[in-house]
Amino acid sequence: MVRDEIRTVLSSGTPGETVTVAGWIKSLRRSKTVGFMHLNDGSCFDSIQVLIEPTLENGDEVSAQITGASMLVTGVLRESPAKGQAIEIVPTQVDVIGTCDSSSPVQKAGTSFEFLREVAHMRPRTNSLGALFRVRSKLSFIVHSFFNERGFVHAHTPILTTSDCEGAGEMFQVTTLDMDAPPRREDNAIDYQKDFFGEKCSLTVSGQLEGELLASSLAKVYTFGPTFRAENSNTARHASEFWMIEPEIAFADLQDDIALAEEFTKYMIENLLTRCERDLQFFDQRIEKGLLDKLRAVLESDFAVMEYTDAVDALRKSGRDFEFPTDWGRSLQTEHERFICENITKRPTFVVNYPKRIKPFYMYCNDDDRTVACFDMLVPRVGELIGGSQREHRLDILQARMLEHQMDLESYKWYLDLRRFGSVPHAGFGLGFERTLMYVTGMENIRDVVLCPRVPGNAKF
RNA sequence: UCCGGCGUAGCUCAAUGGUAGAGUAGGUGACUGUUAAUCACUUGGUUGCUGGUUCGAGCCCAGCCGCCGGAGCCA
Repeated sequence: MVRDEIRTVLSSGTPGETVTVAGWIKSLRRSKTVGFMHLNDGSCFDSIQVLIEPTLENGDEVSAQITGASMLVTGVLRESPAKGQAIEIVPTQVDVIGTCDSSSPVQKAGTSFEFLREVAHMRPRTNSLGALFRVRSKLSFIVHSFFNERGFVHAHTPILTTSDCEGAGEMFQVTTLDMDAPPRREDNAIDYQKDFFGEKCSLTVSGQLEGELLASSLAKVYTFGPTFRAENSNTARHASEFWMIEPEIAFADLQDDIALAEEFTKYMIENLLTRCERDLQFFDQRIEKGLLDKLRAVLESDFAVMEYTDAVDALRKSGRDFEFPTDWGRSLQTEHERFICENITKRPTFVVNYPKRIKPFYMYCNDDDRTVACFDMLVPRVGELIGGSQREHRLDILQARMLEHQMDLESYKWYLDLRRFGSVPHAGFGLGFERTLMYVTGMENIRDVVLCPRVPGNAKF
């Protein structure tokens, strides 16, 4: 089907030009003498206005259509005499491609994100979700651009895995065994040696360890792919399937890592502001008031760096009555994280060097022997957006840490080998793609930034 | 998983234990360079499910199901 994208027509169409557009009706107002149809084809936020005049051959058929019907329109562009749009189409031919039943769940106005989740197959037709999926696609491209421009290698880390990484969470098991009658060992345990891979297998919870693998040869790598958590956590910020971005850099320490995280954050925002201007404008007006100011503020600020120990002191001295305790050695709660960057530093903040006890085994042990070289990047209104660390590259210390965590050294032999054969200081960080998307659009539920969200008890669509 | 809240028309929501309503969408008509158009009329209901209390339950009680918010876990 030969057609002009509405995006192109609206941005560079000139009066007098003949165009053919196809799209879905956003709204149709009609009367005896004149009518207006707004068509949207998803190529941009705005719709194009098509004039419906009584002289139109199949005017009755066209006027009978309702929001949601798909149409093919050929006509001549002209300057619009009314406010609201610069340009409009005076059609010579209008064809109905597909009619729309009035039972369509997506209508002009007045519905909720909760309801739209039940009709996830139709919700990209709405302004909000349409804009969201354009921004999501653009942000994905921007992520790849950032790393590509800096010479990073994109690592396609495995989705099926037999290691449980940091024990980051409950894993989805993958098996080809007959679960009604699985093979048993003598002690009656299921015999996974008979399973497809000869051992127990799951969906990955993180690509980090494999990222470290490739960084130990190619020095600058990143992963960007799906991860899976079988945690029964039912909140607006958790999904069972989500995408993570995890760069890993060799010959690097915590300072290098922090610098990369700040540069990366600003790069994403700067590019979104210029490449998704219209869609972000919508989010600013209708989803989160002040969104654009928030993003510009991040862009213009020098991020603060604060020791965990100093952060705890500052929280305790703030006089604020927190719901959760602020003792040294405890994790920072969301209320603490927000207070730090909203009230203490008043800008995005890296809190660094957390207590060893509350962090995973792979983080680099500092000389004080009680903290590890890691950071959480906190931003106003959300809290943690990025978490990262310098990795422990000293074999003996790493082994000791793994034993503390009761890990089986044998199954991580490959990971330890990276420390045996030319080990180098390296560091990396991770961020959830959906949470980043929520931050830059103001959307408040992760189910509304994923095409077909998977959450406990629900994998429809 | 824990705590709290909510399930009423396609959608968004009202309704002291006493005849189930509005807006919007849909339909019909009028009118208009309209833009979430406007105006008039109009279709539309097993009040989430099961049981209980009561002369009488959308409303009170119990259980279940679903959704939402917060917490924990985390990204």
